[in-house]
Amino acid sequence: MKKPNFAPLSAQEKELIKFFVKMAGILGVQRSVAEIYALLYGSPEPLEFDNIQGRLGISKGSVSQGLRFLKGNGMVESIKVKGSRRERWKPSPSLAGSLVGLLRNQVLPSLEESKPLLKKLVDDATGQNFSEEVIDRLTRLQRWNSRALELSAFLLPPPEA
Amino acid sequence: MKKPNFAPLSAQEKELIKFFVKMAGILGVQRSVAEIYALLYGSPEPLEFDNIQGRLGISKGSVSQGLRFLKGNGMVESIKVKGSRRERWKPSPSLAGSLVGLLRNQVLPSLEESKPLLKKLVDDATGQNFSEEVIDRLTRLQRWNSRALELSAFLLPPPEA
DNA sequence: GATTAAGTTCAATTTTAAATGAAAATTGAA
DNA sequence: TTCAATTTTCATTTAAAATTGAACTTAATC
Repeated sequence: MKKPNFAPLSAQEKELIKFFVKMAGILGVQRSVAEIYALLYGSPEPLEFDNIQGRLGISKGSVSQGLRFLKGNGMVESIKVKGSRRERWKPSPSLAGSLVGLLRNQVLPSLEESKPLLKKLVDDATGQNFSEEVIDRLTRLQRWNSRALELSAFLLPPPEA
Repeated sequence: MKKPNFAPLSAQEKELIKFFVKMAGILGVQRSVAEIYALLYGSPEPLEFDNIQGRLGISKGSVSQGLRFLKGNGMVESIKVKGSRRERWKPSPSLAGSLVGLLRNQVLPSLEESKPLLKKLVDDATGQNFSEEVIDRLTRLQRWNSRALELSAFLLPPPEA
């Protein structure tokens, strides 16, 4: 039952974490996830679970969930070494690709879901005695939704296609 | 001390609200703000403060703050009629323009703030004995930040320029 | 096949963000 | 200038989201 006593974060690491936390805020990603990613991003070699937890000073639960989220969105990769259960984590090579994956998961589902809802709205409005103005607005909304979906498909082609 | 007794939301209005609330979620905008905008968006004529509050069933405080936020981001406009203190609210003509304003205010400040921070990080890393790998990553991060800023400037030229 | 190290889960807790509403401020008609 | 109608402010409350950590699962080693 040793307590490995991890090195405290350097000034640079703290700054890098600050940066990623800020960016994560824009995307609606939680702090702990951003911290984990930042730590890996600034590390020359892959890090182990314990190391991440110890250096950031967050709970095992947060590390576990954070790594799962990051992995699920293609932002980090793990390396297994034979004969050890420990995995070693590093950021995925392409930050661009990572963000694309993240955006896909965050935005696309909502856009897709809204498609039929918007269609119904426009149909109803057209069928009933709605003002020209409102029908026009709703139609434009629908057009936006379609364009956004097309654009997504173009920018972020699904992995398996 | 009359209580005007506003009409309950129609099915269409509820659906439209649902849509805008969902979109707002992506952008990190709060529910009450999205509700207000949706109500105005689906209304053939401009609405008064009381009407918004009554029909949505939210507090005066939320309506006041919500309208301020929306106005501040160029998403709604108010019309004053002489002989009455009440303002009447409607969505700004261009939804595209509105979103642009919103994005500008939400994203640009963070990107700007990060610029010097990133520069310092890259300088420090280059100056000290950091691994090639990490220096490379940080440099790419900086490049991303610059590109994002350039892109913003191109897509969203500042209003006064 | 028992033991232990490594990681996961999720109910409980803590933290953060949003909404409320009473009081204060403001506006414009009279 | 006055004053009631209207809106804003902001301390408090409520609601939502993130984090924790103890119990649990799984896999490697003896």
